[in-house]
Amino acid sequence: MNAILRRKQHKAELKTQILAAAREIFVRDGYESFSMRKLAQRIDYSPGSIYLHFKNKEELFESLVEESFDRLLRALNRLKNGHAHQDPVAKLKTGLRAYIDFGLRNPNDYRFAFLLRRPLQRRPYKVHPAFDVMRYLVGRCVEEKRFRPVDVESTSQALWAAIHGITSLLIQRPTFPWVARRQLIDQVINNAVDSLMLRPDQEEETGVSHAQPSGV
Amino acid sequence: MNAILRRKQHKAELKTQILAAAREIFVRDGYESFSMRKLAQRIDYSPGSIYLHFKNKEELFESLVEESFDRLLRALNRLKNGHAHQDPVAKLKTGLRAYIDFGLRNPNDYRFAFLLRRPLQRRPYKVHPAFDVMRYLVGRCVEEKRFRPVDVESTSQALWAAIHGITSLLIQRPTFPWVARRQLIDQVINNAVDSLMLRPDQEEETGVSHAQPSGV
Amino acid sequence: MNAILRRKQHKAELKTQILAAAREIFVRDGYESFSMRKLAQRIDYSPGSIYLHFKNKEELFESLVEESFDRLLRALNRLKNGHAHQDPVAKLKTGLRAYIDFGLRNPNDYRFAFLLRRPLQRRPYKVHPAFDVMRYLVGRCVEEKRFRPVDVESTSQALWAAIHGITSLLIQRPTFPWVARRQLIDQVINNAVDSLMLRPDQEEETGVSHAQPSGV
Amino acid sequence: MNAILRRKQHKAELKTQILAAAREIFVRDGYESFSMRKLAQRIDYSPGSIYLHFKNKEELFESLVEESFDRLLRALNRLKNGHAHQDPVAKLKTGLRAYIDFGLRNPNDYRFAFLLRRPLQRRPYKVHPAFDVMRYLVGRCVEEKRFRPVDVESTSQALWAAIHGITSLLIQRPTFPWVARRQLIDQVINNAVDSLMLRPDQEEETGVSHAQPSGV
DNA sequence: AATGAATGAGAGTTCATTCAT
DNA sequence: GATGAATGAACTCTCATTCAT
Repeated sequence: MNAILRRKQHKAELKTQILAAAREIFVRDGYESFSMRKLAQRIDYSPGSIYLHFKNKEELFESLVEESFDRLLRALNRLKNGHAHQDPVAKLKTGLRAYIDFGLRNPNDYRFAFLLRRPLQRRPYKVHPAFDVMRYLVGRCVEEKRFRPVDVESTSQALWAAIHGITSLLIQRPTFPWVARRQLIDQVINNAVDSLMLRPDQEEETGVSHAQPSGV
Repeated sequence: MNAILRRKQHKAELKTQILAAAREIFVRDGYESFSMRKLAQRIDYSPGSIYLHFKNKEELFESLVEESFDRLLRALNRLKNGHAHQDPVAKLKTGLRAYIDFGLRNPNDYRFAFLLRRPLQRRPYKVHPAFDVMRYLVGRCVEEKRFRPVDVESTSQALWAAIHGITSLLIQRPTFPWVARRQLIDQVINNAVDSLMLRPDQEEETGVSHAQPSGV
Repeated sequence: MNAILRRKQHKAELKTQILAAAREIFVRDGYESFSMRKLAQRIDYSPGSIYLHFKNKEELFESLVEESFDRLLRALNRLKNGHAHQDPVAKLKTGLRAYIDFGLRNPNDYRFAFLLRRPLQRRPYKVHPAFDVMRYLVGRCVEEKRFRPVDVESTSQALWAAIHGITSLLIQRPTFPWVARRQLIDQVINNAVDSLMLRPDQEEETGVSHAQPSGV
Repeated sequence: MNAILRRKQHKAELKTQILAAAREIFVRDGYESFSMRKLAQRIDYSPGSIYLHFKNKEELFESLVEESFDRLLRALNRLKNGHAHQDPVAKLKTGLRAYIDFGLRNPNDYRFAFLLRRPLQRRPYKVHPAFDVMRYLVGRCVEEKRFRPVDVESTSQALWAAIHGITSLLIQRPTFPWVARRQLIDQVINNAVDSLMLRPDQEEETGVSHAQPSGV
């Protein structure tokens, strides 16, 4: 009885170990020079053993992507629940900052989720759950009249663009002479969010705006 | 003499042809399944011939990246000179839009320049020339007091993040349910730029700001 | 006691089941792409379990061949006993036809017995029992003076050649534009047998003939 | 100039050498345990080199089959032209004997052509050219009234069955206690042919017969 | 009796690269 | 300048088989 359990646990641990090693190699050597053999050697098993846990290279890679997405999603969901006392704009900014921070603290996860390989046609829905958090936070800002009556969807997408931009650049261009990281991130977030805010002299505005107040 | 010249020209043409074919294969089949043999076959030369023009696969790939960077740079430089009559903010926005448009119209170039593979440690300077245009345009806005007295460098970087974000997402996630592309791009740009603008009631502000007016 | 019996029976049943599944895979996918793993999967047992019943792949295969031989033999033996009323020539022809029919109705058995793989050096005796029926039937024809006094052994072998030829060709060349199958089989049999028959004007002939009456 | 020619010749020779080695391995070890690597080792080249001459294992195997068919065909065609003085029945018997002899003298060729692997669905026409010789020879016997007016097609097929039967059995069952080979072959041929012959007392028969004179 | 895990060997194939010609 | 031949190394993946449990 116990033996079976132990075996199951051992198997799960091994799978985890494989995933970890694979992730490391993928990131260190790039997708193109990852190989099942290298992986096997790294974990001190025969190449065939990997196939006891993953159907093939593709499935192994997909598992890594999935894992990374899940971690990002979980990080964001933690946000949605906490910070109950904050006002919605602050909460949104906290969320955006959390997204970026997740990427910078877990660059490998971010790489797998967004950068490593052009995503396959199938499984596009995977982005949605993470994106729903964003929609929710933006929606709250509009509902509570902290934002101009902007379109929630397009605003969410624009904000995503901004934070994805800074996250991916900082990860992929580490040698660029960036200004202080904290300052840069704040600026990206403030730039993107502040222009959405309802200011006293605009309070009477109505109708949905696409956040294009400037006539320029 | 003439013969030598002709030969030189032929060589250059062949090199161009190789690069074009390589680019096509890289983009169509992905980096992973590009091979020197396929390339040779495509241009109807022997595999060995390619090595007369490129030391190895790596160098060939680098040439493609370089080429794409140059095209982006040239597209941006054209901007710097034109549009003399526009006010600096409009000019900046035009520039940002041009960057995005270049990426969307030449996704392969953009991929090579920024997305396809993590850049090598060497050659970090390559981003600079393109980035100088941005600094220049932002600088003009500050000088002419259309922007608050923000830090030019950090602002330029923040703007770059925004436009890189939307460009890369649109290229790499074509199946995501984006809102209308034009509208989305406008929103990204306006979001990022508008909050930088000096508004009548802020004109007296002094000192360099990092564009963090919001107390949030 | 009973338990032991039950267990023994279970074991035998399982062995039968393995053989059946193996036969199916061998025939459907060809010898080359049969594998112990596929077999195990098919019968919902672990690969190791097969080795409790067969020493290795080779022995498993041999068992299939044996089985098929036995079935052929049994089919032929049924003949020897029946048809008591027929005259020996008719009986022989019935036997030859039965052999061919067995092959065509059980092409898999025939394949295993004769076609699938060159037989191993050992176990040559295996052909004999089946072949004895043939010798017996030919012998009767000679004894009862329906055949010229031909050599029973060489005649039997020649007849076997003829019926093996048509059987294997029909099995292995199904796309060849054969004439009507029944007609073809009859012709092969009649061609082979009729020239052996003693005709009224030859009745006085003596001595063993190798069935080579023609001077050509 | 000369160099190019020499190279071409060398390439052709190498291809021949590969085919010869492959044939040997295929026959010695059986189709299932032939491997490109074994072949490479045998000819003292790298595995990759084989692929300079054959697209893949399948194509290599098909080349061998083709080669063997061609040799058989050529052997039979030589017959058609010679032996002008013989009467048609003798000529037919010579042809049948030649077919068998070819198989026994070139068992590997015969194996490739007919025995080694169940033929692919495509390329069924391949049997025809060889078979045409048979039709021609049988046709002559009928035309010249040496045979009863049998159906040429079905008779040819029946004869083919007989000679294929003895050829393949002698090749694949070398350990069977055959009677003297020459005697056995003669008996198969005579058995099959003699019953087709027109005998003086049958000369008045008309209409096409399927060679089933016996009422048995 | 049966299993799950593991392995070593090996399969076919493709690759970047070299080099004599 | 260009080639064709060649290679050694690598690839993904499957195999028959073993053995502790």
